Amino acid sequence: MYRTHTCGDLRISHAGQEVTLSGWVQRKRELGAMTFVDLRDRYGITQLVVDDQSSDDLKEAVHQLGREYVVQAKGIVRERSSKNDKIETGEVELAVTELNILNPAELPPFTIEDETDGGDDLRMKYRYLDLRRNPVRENLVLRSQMGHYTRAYLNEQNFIETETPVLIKSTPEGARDFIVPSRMNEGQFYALPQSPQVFKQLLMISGFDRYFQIVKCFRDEDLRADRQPEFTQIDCEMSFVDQEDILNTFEGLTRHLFKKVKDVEVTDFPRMPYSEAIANYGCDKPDIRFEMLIKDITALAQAKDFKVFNEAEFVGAICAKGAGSYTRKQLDELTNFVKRPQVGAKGLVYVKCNEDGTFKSSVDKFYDAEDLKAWAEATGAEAGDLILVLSGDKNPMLSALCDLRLEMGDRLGLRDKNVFKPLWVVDFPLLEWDEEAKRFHAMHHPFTSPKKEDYHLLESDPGAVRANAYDLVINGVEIGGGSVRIFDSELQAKMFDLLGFTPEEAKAQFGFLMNAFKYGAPPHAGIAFGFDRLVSLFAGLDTIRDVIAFPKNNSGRDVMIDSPSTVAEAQLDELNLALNMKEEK
RNA sequence: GGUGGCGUAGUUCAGUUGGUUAGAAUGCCGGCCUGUCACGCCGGAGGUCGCGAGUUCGAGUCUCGUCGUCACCGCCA
Repeated sequence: MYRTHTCGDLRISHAGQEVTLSGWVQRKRELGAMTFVDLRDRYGITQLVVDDQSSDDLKEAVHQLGREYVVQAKGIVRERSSKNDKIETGEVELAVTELNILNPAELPPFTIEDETDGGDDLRMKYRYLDLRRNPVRENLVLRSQMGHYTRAYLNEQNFIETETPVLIKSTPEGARDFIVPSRMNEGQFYALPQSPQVFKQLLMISGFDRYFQIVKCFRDEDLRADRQPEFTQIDCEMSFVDQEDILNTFEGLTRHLFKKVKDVEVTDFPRMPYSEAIANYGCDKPDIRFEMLIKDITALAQAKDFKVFNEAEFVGAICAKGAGSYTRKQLDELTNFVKRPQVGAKGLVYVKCNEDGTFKSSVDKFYDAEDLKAWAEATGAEAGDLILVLSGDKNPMLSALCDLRLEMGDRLGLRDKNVFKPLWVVDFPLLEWDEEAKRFHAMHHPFTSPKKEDYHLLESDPGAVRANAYDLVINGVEIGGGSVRIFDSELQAKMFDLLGFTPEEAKAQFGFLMNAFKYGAPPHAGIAFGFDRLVSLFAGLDTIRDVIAFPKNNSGRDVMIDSPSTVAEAQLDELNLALNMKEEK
């Protein structure tokens, strides 16, 4: 038996017992005649003591110990003469009688501590060591718990957990597929699923009624802090439901998780139409922990002789509460922020609302106090506030104002990681115009149903048709999304037509689904939560990397196992593949 | 595909206007120390300044390229 207890178990009540512990050496403190060793496992740290009374062999053995050695220690639990109230086991120590070095360890490239001294590079290369650190392990424990509570909740709601295939078929819509060559079918390829979308719809047709799966999805697109090429979804689908049923069910799941995992009561799940989100927040995933709404002041701003505004399609403003005392330097920082190519504004106009009721702006030459007062009224600015104004083409400026708003939210401390504000964004457009391909593509996916009241626009103005689609946004993070599906093969055919598929192409790609619809498809709808994002939100992290045991870096590489990698010529041969690398310039 | 940040000891970082032998902390190694728990004290080792070219009498420092990494834009039904 390697151990009778873990390193987090022992308490004063164990005093006098003979126990055996196994773990890693966290740290050693040699005080001449006596030596203390902190022994660590995932449950905690227990102090081992070897003192003057011990045998020479034992003294020599403990002297040999280095960081991260794996050891087994047998001994008697005793009360400490000087206690440590910082750790759970701090009242006791193990007076070692027998010490086995189970495995020595080379010195790790970074020390295993909560506040690591290793950079991201090293941590990723030695991820198995990084995972020994408490903060990273705790993230994965959190993830495990959230998976557990998700399953428990959905089981309780009669959902059936069903696995769907990972080797499937490439489809033209959506993200790039990862493809996998088939040895037995020369020249043909599987694709890894971007999501189990069509399978879960087929399960509805099979009468499964309520399906869920915590499942890997794969998208071959560029990475971000919150995007990995393989990621995990809580994927669900329900039959005989409308949008309202889905929203209620998954509000329930979200509440359940917050309550069970964080002991936080989340009550409000407001609904906001997509159009309102864009107008007020400049994006489709507003952070509603704070107001600072975008106001259209185009008409007010164009009342005078300021060329920049007069030539702009749109002039928009936000009011930063209490920022009226911003210095020249701070305003310059904001100006540089909005002028970054990623934000894309040409410049920034500010209006300081002074405590004495006067205004100081960067456009005082063009606007008098009356004008600026009108701006203040429009933005809700009062004495002590700062109005920030951007102008230009409407859509880019809304997007820039969104960035600026979040920046100001950060600067003013309005984005508390311990406050959680969910929001349903609803009534998304059905279609999006793709300027490059000169055609529409589905904003959500091609199986999303249009709103009934917009059916009449399908022919005349497809871009204006709204969909029965919804996103769950929490604190400005898109946590999940879904839609009410089309369950009528004729409407589905119409949809493919709008997306520019010929009937033949549609049949080749999705014929199986349209066929299935002919055999009694129930009305159904679904949703998928980004599990990694949800966990990182709960963990208070900005990146999903640290809630994934073995993540990939910015360029989609696993630097630990060094993948992707080339394969042997023989493997390519077997698959009838030949490389066609582009010549280096 | 693009924009920007970073790259100096095992690690985290500092390094002045381009100027002598590149520093600190921590870690590591050795010694001393009987109640430490970020132990303490003394001593020691440890550097391809990512790589390559260029400018210069002289480059960690400036320029160009390249590689790695991070953040973002495009992209992500």
